[in-house]
Amino acid sequence: MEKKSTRIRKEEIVQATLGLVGSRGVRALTISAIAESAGMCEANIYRHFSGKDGIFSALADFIGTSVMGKAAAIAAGSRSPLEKLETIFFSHISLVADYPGIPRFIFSEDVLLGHPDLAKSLAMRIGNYVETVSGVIAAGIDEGELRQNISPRETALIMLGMIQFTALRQTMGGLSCDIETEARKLWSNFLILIS
Amino acid sequence: MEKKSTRIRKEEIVQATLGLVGSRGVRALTISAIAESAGMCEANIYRHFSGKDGIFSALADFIGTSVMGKAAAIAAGSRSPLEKLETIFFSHISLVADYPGIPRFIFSEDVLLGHPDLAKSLAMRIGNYVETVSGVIAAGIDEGELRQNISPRETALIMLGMIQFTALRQTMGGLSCDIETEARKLWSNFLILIS
DNA sequence: ATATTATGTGAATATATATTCACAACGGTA
DNA sequence: TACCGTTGTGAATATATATTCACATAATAT
Repeated sequence: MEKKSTRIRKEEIVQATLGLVGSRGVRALTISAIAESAGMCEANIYRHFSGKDGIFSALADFIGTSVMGKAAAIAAGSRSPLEKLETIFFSHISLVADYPGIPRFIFSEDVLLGHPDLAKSLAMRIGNYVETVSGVIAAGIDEGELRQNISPRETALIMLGMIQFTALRQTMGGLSCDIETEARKLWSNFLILIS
Repeated sequence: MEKKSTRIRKEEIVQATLGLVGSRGVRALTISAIAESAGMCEANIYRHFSGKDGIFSALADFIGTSVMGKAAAIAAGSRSPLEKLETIFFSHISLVADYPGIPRFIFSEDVLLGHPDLAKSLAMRIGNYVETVSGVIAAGIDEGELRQNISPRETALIMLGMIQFTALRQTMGGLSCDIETEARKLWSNFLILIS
């Protein structure tokens, strides 16, 4: 087999893991399955990671860094608050559609109950996310784009809840149409509620 | 050890399982842990259930029957739609507070991905639940208690999403206050949004 | 009282999974 | 070219878990 640097192999392993969560769930994340999915033998996994916990940390880092920063970037942009909200919402929906493993991993029992340190850092990131969205909503209220008497934080939680619950219903197979269509329906109703 | 009928033992085992999910998650549901929690030896579990799948089915039945029928009962009552909605919301929140194992089990990967038959029946129950709440919301719109232009189904999904996301944040330890207080904040904002 | 059936248990058994180890093969370097 | 560190692997090893089995004991019927 071709030899590659450990940096490359780590990325490959993390990506294989993320794909595996998406297709078969966190429960399928055995070293054996990860190795097969990444196209190498089990022992080689340990050449690049100290063990399963190391892979979990690396995946959490990847998701946290490359994914959850996106909302902050959008929020910092120059569009109107309402446009920002919509962009955040649909960019996260399409992310979930492309990588169902992301919400599954973040909200998995294995992470939340089995890796308290990861859970804590993810909880903090989600807290920041809520604050970011709250800020955009507050700005929308200030600028008169949104209703005056709504609560930014609780409304932000509703928005996140919609995304999370949609991902969950997708896993359940309880989605009548595809996730993007469902998201559009949810959004147009949300828009009526907040404006 | 005292001998009891298999009917009693089954209930004890199911309750022990539900409690265990609440305290330690679905991932802790080993036969060994269930047996210890129910105060009997492992082999005795098999005297009353065919295996782990049997316990899972029984727990899903218990949750489905004794719990998720509650919303329908409230909806069928004689109060105003808005009062019904509020009662449904807070009765489910307090259920989740008392039995954190319920949402954890229903939305667990082990059930959703590992037991497709259970997942299907639970998806159907949740679908009914959404329809029930949608109906109440539609009635509220008709009677002028709620805003005229909101969509019943999508608004019902928001309500469920709030409950589910609150349960999830509780598991994450990301709840600043207790779950009932958090729920009250969410509800008063929701009330502003829909009326 | 005795026989029969239902219930309870410790000790196997089988399997899955994480992890380690001894060795092989490749790539750069002196 | 010969050497050495990095990467790759099949075969152990250890542990956890689900399940079965032979046997014990309580409840119940005859």
